[in-house]
Amino acid sequence: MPVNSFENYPMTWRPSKTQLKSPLYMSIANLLEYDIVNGYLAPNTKLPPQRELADYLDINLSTITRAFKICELKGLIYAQTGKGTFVSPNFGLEISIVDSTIENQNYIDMGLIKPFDDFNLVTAEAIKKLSDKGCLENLLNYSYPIGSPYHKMTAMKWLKNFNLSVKADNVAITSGSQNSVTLTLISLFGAGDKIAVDMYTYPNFIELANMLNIKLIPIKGDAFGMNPEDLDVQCKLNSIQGIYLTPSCNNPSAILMNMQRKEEIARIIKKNKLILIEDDIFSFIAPRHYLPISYFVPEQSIYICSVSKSLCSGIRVAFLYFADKFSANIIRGIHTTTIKTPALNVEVVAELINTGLAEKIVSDKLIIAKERNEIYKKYFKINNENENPLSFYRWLPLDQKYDANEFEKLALKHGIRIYHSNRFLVANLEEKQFLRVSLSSCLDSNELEKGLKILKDILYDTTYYKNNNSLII
Amino acid sequence: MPVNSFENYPMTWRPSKTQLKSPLYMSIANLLEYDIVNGYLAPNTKLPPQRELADYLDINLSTITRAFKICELKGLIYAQTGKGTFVSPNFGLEISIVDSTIENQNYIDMGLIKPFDDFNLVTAEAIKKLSDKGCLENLLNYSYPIGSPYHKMTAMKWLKNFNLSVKADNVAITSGSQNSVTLTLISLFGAGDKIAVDMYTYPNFIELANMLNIKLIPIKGDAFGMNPEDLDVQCKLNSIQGIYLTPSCNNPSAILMNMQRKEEIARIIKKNKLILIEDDIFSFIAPRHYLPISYFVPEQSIYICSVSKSLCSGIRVAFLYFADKFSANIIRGIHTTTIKTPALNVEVVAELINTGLAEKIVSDKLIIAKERNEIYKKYFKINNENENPLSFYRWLPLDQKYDANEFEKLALKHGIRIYHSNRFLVANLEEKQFLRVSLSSCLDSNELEKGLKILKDILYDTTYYKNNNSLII
DNA sequence: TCATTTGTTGCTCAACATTTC
DNA sequence: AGAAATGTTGAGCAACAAATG
Repeated sequence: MPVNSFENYPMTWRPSKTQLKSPLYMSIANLLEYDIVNGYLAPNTKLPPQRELADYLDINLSTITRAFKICELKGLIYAQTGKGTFVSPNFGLEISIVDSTIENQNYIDMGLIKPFDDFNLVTAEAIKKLSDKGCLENLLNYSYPIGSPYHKMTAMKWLKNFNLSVKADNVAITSGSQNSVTLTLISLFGAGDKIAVDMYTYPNFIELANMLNIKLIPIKGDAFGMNPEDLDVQCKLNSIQGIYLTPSCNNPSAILMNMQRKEEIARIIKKNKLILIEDDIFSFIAPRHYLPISYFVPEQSIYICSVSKSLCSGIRVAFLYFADKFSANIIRGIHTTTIKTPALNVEVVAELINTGLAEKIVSDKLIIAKERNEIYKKYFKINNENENPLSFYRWLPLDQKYDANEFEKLALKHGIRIYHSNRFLVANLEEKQFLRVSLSSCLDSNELEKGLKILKDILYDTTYYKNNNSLII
Repeated sequence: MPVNSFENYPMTWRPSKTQLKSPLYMSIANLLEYDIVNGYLAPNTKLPPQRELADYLDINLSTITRAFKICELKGLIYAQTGKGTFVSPNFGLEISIVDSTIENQNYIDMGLIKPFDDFNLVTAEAIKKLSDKGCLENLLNYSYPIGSPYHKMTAMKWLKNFNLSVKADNVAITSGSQNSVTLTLISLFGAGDKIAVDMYTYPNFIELANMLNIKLIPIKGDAFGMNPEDLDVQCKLNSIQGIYLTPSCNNPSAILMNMQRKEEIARIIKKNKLILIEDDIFSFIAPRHYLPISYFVPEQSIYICSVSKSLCSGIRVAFLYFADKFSANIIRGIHTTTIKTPALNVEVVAELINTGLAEKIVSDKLIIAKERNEIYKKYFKINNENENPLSFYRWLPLDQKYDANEFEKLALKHGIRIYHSNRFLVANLEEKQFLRVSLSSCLDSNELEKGLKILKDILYDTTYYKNNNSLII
C-alpha cells in the first residue's frame, strides 16, 4: 500500500494504476509517451518527482527512473537533478523542417532556408556540359565507395578554401550533411551516449539524435556562441562523448563564432576528449581567414562541408574529413548507410569546382545575401553584433511571451511562414523567445519586403492578436 | 571471496581481476570486446558460463549478463539459454563486402555481385538524352523530399511489374536498398529490438544491425528457404519485432521462395505481428507471376525494390512501399537520413522505365545470367532445385571443413576472389560450409570459366592445399 | 553553509525459461 | 520424465550528486 494517500493530492501526471501491466517500467513509459504525443501533457509541464510517483504507484523508485529514461532518450522529456522532470518544449510542433507543402503555396516562405535556388541553372548547365563530354558510364558502378581519386582531390581543394588542409586518406564523399551526420552518429556513437549541443540547435539534428536514442546536453551560450565554461562543467557532470557545432553561422542563432571562442572551445574539447562533429555548411559565408575548430583538434574531429547551401541543394553531396582513428568506423558507416554517394552527382559538383563556376556562384550568392540583409535591417535591427552579417536567416528576439504554436499559426493566417524558437530548443532552460526569419526562400526581394512588413505588423500592431486569447502567454 | 578456487580450473576466457574498474559491467564488456577484436578469442569459442565468471570474479550473476548483453548487441557474441555463450563466427573476417580494391586488381572477381556493369552504357545514354531535353534545374532543389508525383507514378509502375499495386501515398523514393533498410531500422526499431533473419544473411544487413545494436535472431531454413515453424517458435521465445527477407533470390543461398512458402511465412508474420522488411532487389529474376510476401501482409510491411541490380548500381535509387501506419515514421526517417534522394538520379531511372529501356536492360541481363549459369553447370551442379536458376551467384556446398579465412586467402593466391559462408553467418548453428560464387562480376564468360576452373582445382586437386596445415579443420 | 528535494547509477536478488543429459 | 546447467528478465536497494533555499 502507498505510504500516503494521494486522493486529493495534486499531480500534474497521474498514470492509471489499473492500466499498469508487467513489465512495469515499460508500461509506465508507454503511458507517458501516449499522454505527451496526444497532447494530454503540454510542453514544459513539470512531472511529479520520481519518488512521488513511485510512492503513488507503490513501486520502487528506480522503476520510475527507468521508465523516464526511455522517454528521455526519445526526446519526449528532459530531467534535471534537483529540479525535476519536464515535458520537452518542442514536441507539440512538427519538429523536422521539411518542404512537404510545395503545392498550393499561398504564403511567403520565411521558414525554410532555401539557398537561392535560381543558381541551380548554373548546375543544370554543368550537367549538360558533362553529359556532352561522355564517359558517364564509368560513374555508374560500385567503384570507389568513398570517392574516386579525382573526386577526393576535388574535395581537398574545396576544403582548402575554408582553411582545412587534409590528406586524401582522411576524406570521404557523402550524400549531403544530413547523411554525414547520420553516418557519423551511427558509426561513432551508441544509444544512451551524450552529445553536447547549443541550447538552440538545428532541429534535424535533434530529431536524428532522438531517433537514435542519443541524449543531447544543451550548453549555455552567450553573444559569442557556446560558452566554454559551461561546456566544461557539463562534461564533468555528464560523461559526454561528443559535441555538435555549426560555427560559421549557427542555425538558428546566426552567430559566427570568432577565432578566440573557437580556440577556447577546442581546448575544452581536447581536455574532455570529445568527438567534435563540425557541421560547416555555411563556411562559404565566413570570413576568408577564419579557421575551422577542427583545425585545432584534427585528431578528434569529423568536419562536414556540404555543398547544399553554397552550390546546389538537390545534388546531395558533401565532403567529410575524419580523423585517422575514426577511419575504419566512418568508412563502415558510409557503406552501411548508403553504400556510396552516386559518382554522377559528385562529378557535377567537381565540374562546378574545377571550372571556377563554384567560386562564381558563391560570390554571387554573397551579394544577394548582403542585399537581403539590408532589406531586413530596414525593418528590424540585428540583435547581436556577433551574428554573421551575411546569414541567410536572422534571429529576432521577441518582446513578449507568445504561445509558439499559436504564433506560427497566426503568422501563416496572415501570409507568412515563420518558425518560433521553441522548434530549436533541446530543453527549455532559456526564458527568451525568438523567431528565425529566413531571408533566402522568398522568390525575390519584393516578396521578402512584403513578408517583413507583415511580420512587423503582427509584432507591433496590437489589432493583429487582440482577439486571440491564447496567443500571448 | 570466491566460493571455489579457480587457479587450476580451465576457462576459455579469464578476465584479469586487476584490470576491473568500476563500473564493473562496462569494464568486463570492454575487456571481452578487446579480446575478440584482437583475435585472442577465436570465432566460435565457447565462453565460460555466466555463473562461473560471476563466481570467479566474485560479483553478481546479472552483472555478467549485462556485460555480455552489450557485446551481444554489437554482434561480437551470441548466447543460447541452456547451451552457453559463443564468440560470433564472422568477426575475424572483414564482414562488409565492399569494393575497395579496385586498383591493381590481379584476380578474377567471384566475390562481389556486380550487376553486369556494361549496361551502364544504356543509362549513360539516357542521362545524355535527359540533359539535352533541359529543365534540369527543377530537379536540383529541396522540393518533394519523398518523390515528385511523376517519380512516384514511375515507382508505382515499376512495382506493378512485380505484382505490387500500391497507392501514391504509400510510396517513397529512397537512395538505394541499403539506405532504405537503414532508414527503416532507424524509423521503426530501436536498440535492443530483435529481428528474425535467415541463418545465412546478407552481410551488409548484419553489419547495419550490429551498428544499431539490433539483435538478429537466426531462423532455421530448409530447401525452400526460411522455415515457418522455427520462425513461429522463435517468435514465441524471443518477442521478435521484425523480419528481414529477400525471397526472390536469397543472398547468399540463391533460394527462390515459392508461393506456398511465402504464404506460410506471411501467416506467421501476421500471427506474430512482425514488421516485414522485404528486400526485393532481385525481383526482376523471379517468375513473372510470383507475388511478393508483402502482398499477403500489406498492412505490416516495408517493401524495398532497388534498381541497383536490375538497371544500374551507381545511380543509387530504390522504390519503397510502406504500410499506412508506418507513414509518418518512414517519412521522418527519410528526412533524417538523407533529406531526400537527388531528383536528378530518379529522373534518370524514370527515363529508363518510361521509355521501355528498363525492360530491355532486364531482358538482356536475364539472357546473360542464363549463359553464365550454363557455364557454372559445366563445372559444378546446382545443389538445390529451389535456387533461382537465373541467380547472379551460386551457393556451393563444401565437402570438407575449411578454415574460412585460410580458404579465401588460398583462393586469392591462386587468382580468384571468393567468399566463404562464414561471412554470412549470424550465429554458428549450422555445420555445413559453402562458398558464394559470383557469376556476374567477371569481365566476360571466358574469365568466369577460367575462375571456375581454378576453383574446381582448389577443391579437388589435393596438391593445392597439401602444404597448408591450417586450411582444413 | 547545510539540509532538503530530486534525479542517477551500479549492483544485487529472485523468479523464470530453455537446453541437455 | 526430471534434474542440472545455462541464459533472461524485471524489480529493488543503497550510495551518490546536483539544485534549491
